[in-house]
Amino acid sequence: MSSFTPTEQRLAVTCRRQPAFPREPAVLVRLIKHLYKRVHDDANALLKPWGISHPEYNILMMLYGTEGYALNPTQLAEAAGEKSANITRLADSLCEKGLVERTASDEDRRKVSLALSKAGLALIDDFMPAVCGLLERQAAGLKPAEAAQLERLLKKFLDQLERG
Amino acid sequence: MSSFTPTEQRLAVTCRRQPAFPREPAVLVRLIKHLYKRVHDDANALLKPWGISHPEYNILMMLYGTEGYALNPTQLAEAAGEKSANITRLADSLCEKGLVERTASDEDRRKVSLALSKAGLALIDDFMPAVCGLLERQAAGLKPAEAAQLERLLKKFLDQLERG
DNA sequence: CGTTTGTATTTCACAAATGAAATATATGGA
DNA sequence: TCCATATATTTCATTTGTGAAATACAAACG
Repeated sequence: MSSFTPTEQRLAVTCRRQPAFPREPAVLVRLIKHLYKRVHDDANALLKPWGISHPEYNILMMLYGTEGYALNPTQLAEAAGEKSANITRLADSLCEKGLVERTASDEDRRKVSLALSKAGLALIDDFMPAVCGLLERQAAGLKPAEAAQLERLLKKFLDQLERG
Repeated sequence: MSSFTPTEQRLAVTCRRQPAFPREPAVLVRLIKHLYKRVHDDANALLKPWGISHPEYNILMMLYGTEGYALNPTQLAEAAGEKSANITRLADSLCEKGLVERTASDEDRRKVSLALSKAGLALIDDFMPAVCGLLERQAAGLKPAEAAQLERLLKKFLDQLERG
């Protein structure tokens, strides 16, 4: 029995008490929250031996997934889903650890470049097998077609959220 | 063009660089994060006029969805997807605002009951139309069959996460 | 040019969340 | 009864995340 069952039951009671309450959207939003918490906690636990948090991992991986291994804070905020003030803090922490290098841009002196360091790249290579293992276990319950369908529907959901 | 596109492109580059990196699970996990952030921010903004945050709203609604309008912290933690230490803090805040009442249990003196107050109920009635509106807009892009399918797949995903 | 407007990033004070330890109570034997 | 173990909640120090203001530069326009 899923940890979600009690939540779902309480939404059912809410629907009874508030006929205008739209069950389906409410269930989806709660599921997203439960999933996010779980994914976040699991990733934090997995990454602990490497001394980084899940948000820090996300930053490193967004740099890793970029030609040139460098982005500026604004791009990073969008790619990693963080606010820019938080990017500053996370980048500070990653720089202190020597995983990221911060350099001022020449063409536009307002901009800053955050680049993966040698040590950052090495760290990624090091934790990659464990991360791949986790990701595979996480989606192991979904058949490929189901995962593709889920991806499609989540994107549609996100589009709608961003539309207004 | 969705805010997710840059993230997705970077995952594609990562797949090229790390052949073992499983694209589909990684995309799903990122989508969940982006969706959660968005939902969380929108809910916080909507609820601001009523002086409560999204997590506080979740607590109130879980109590509302319970026969007797009362739960103890452990149940609340599970239903709302929060850690128990955080429930203490959120309950403190809601008690201070007079929306929740904390009473010790008689049968088991370790337990505590958190119950919706009169004012809490009234507040829910007050913000309910706005919340229903938000929920409906959020899922407006999904046809009923799609929403149902999405619910089914998210539950399957969550089950797998909780399995290990 | 000089001035306005806009963009990029950081700072700072504060709010939110967490892990681990502490406290209090229950429960089930020996 | 006494003790060991388990459960429920809170405390506390610390980490994480935020909005709003501040800073610094760029770009457009008269």
